[in-house]
Amino acid sequence: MRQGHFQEQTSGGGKRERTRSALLDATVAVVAAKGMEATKILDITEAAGLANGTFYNYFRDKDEILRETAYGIALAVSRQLDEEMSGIDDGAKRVTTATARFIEIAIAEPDWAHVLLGSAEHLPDVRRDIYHYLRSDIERGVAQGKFDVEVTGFLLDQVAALIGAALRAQLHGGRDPDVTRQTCESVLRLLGMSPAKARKLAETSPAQK
Amino acid sequence: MRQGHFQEQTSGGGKRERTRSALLDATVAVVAAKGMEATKILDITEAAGLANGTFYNYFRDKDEILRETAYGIALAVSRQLDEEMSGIDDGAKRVTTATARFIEIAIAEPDWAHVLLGSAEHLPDVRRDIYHYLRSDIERGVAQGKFDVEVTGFLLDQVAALIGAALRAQLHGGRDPDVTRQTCESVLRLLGMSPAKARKLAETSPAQK
Amino acid sequence: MRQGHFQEQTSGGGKRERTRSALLDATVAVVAAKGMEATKILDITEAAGLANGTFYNYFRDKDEILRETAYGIALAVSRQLDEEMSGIDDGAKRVTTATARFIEIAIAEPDWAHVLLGSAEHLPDVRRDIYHYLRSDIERGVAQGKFDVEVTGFLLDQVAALIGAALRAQLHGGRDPDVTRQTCESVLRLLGMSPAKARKLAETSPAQK
Amino acid sequence: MRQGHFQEQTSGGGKRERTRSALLDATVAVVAAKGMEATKILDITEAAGLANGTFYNYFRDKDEILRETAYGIALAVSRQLDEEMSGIDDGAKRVTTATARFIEIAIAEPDWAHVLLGSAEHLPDVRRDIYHYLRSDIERGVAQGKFDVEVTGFLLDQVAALIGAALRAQLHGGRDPDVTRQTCESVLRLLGMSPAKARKLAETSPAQK
DNA sequence: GATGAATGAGTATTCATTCAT
DNA sequence: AATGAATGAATACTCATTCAT
Repeated sequence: MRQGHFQEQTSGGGKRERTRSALLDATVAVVAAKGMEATKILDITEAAGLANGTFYNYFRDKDEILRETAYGIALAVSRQLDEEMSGIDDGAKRVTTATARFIEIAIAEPDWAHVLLGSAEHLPDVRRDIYHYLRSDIERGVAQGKFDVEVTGFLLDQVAALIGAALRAQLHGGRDPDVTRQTCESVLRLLGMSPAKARKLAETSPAQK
Repeated sequence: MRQGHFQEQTSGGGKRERTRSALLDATVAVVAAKGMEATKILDITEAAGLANGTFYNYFRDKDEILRETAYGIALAVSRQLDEEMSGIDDGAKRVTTATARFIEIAIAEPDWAHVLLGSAEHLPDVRRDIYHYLRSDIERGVAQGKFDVEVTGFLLDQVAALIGAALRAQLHGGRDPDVTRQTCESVLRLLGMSPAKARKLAETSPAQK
Repeated sequence: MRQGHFQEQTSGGGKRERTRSALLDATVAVVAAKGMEATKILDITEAAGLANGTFYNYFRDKDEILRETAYGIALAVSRQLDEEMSGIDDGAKRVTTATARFIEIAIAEPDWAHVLLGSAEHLPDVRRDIYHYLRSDIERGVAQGKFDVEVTGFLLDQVAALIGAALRAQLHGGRDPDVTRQTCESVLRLLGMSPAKARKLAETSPAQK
Repeated sequence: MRQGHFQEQTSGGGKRERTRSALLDATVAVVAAKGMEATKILDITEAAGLANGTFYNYFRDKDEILRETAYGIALAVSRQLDEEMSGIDDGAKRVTTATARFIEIAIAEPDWAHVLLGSAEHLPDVRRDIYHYLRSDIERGVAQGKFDVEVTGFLLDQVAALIGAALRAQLHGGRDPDVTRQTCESVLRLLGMSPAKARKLAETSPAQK
């Protein structure tokens, strides 16, 4: 298996860390290929080039590795997003950037998109993390008068649902920048921006060329 | 088990039909409780008060009964919806009515909502059916100048995602008419209606008191 | 299903007899198609156009109907053979006639051959019946100086094994009079007749054109 | 269970090889006791003193282990036979030796006889292997003027049928050198040797004391 | 630490047989 | 007699988990 995300993170670490990362990377690949429910321990260890028993030297059970894998991916996406958003002050711009970049990053590494979609259903904690960032950006937009909504948990659910739809569409249909743009536009409309403004702003969204 | 939807449909039928319905009703209950993936044949037959072997006198395997269960629910919802929408000509009104009533019907029988959410993921055919109705109503609204969007498959995905979010929210948080109203409003905004008009129209949505 | 052997036998009888025969005929067909081990009660009743439960109004269990089916076929073959051999006095001639005609009769109705081969293994009683006739003919040939062997149970096993090989060969390869002739020749040689005489006599064997 | 043939073959090997052999040996015993069709996985693992699940660490399914068991036995018999026949040039002698020794070897380890009889029916490949040797020896005898027959597939079927009869007779009746001798004599007669010569030659057959 | 053999609980499925109608 | 729905024991197979080496 080629070096995955977790391997890279721990390339300087000891053997224990490297083996652990190999298992996490293998899990990403297997979950992407077969879904969370269908992922077997043996699939993971085989993909990692290890014996099945080795798994239990690192993780208590399947749930644990699934959770840690999803957290790891979510963390990686968050970090990258944070970086890219550090200079943006405008709430609306932050929301479109976060939306577009989140989608772009996940689709650029389709295994990540699979894992994120899977975790959204099964791992509420991952969801909560993402919601936290989202909420603060939307609230900023509201404070700046860009959005006209009450920021409820359900509103975040709706935004997340639109982002999920975008991931699913591109996982099945292949990468499509227009899907991402359309999603940004929809999110802005959802948040109470006028259709025309939403279109204008979405058009300048930072979807990668 | 109390009499379920399928039992009602066949209360006049022979023993065979009644047992078949008992299995389908049991499946609805089990899927709602544990999800499609986790549903076992033995769960179904136990819930129906039958021996495991009896299952195979009626269905080839788990997939078959899951499919038929989901189709049955989808059909029941469609029928009820059709009836209620027969007199409505305005595309925007049709869309809010369909959205609101679909959610209300599914939430009134929460097991149905669970099954519908499960099918959307696992049974593409059920999805396709629902999309068909949705698309024609949206296109009507576009033709009437109410909406300003290009009606793509992805647009339908977005609307479906919002409806799904509404179901999920109410399944977890309990019935909440405001979630339904909010969903209608969001759908209208998504379709290009101005935030103000969307709010106005969603307020008159036929969510049950 | 077309009328089978057992139906013919009982065409004059009452309903009970006719239904019973229908089950026996169905068993012949199913055993021929799938073998004794693989024959299911439901196969039989379906082939007979009856409900599964009806089976148990006529037979205690699967073994019983298999046994009776095999006996019926063996009896039918014996009867036909008896008739055809009534005028033959020469022991050698009787042995070739019995061998050749047994094979021909069984192959003419291939289902019978299948049943007979199956019974030989599983139903020793059928075997015993056939051995009885065979033994007396061989002993007659020995008494007439045509054969030079000690007539043991094992000798009969050998003859039966050759007949079985002939049935198998023609079931797989299609009817082939030369296989039957060759079998007669081999049986005669086995019984101590010189190769030349055996060939001569086998050539006049009553294999059907 | 006492150490069987396969265990002996692998007594030097690692644990994996020994367990695998234990399963094969257990299969031999179970097939001998109950026949191939009636052999259950659980019978095998119990006979081997293992848990049912262990079976699937070594074999895909029942067919696979049955096939490998039969091949293993056939191979063992072939090897032993090859050795014993290495110095024999005379075709007739080769045929009687092969016949007699095949029977003796199989009967000395009655489980082997059971497996071989079972394979002949269910595993055509095993049959084909044995036929190959048989055919070349018979053809040699024909070339040497010892036999007077056309060597067809059906002829081999006949010889095999006689050998099968010998195995069956001794499995039921207990070891009986006369059955083996008689079989050799019959085979020679079948191949066109005169009864007298056949008897003479069969008398010197290498049946074990 | 790593290995991989062994385990056995869990699940789907088949089918002979019973029995109420 | 005939029906066919219901039964449940039997069986194959999977896979997370344990543990001796």
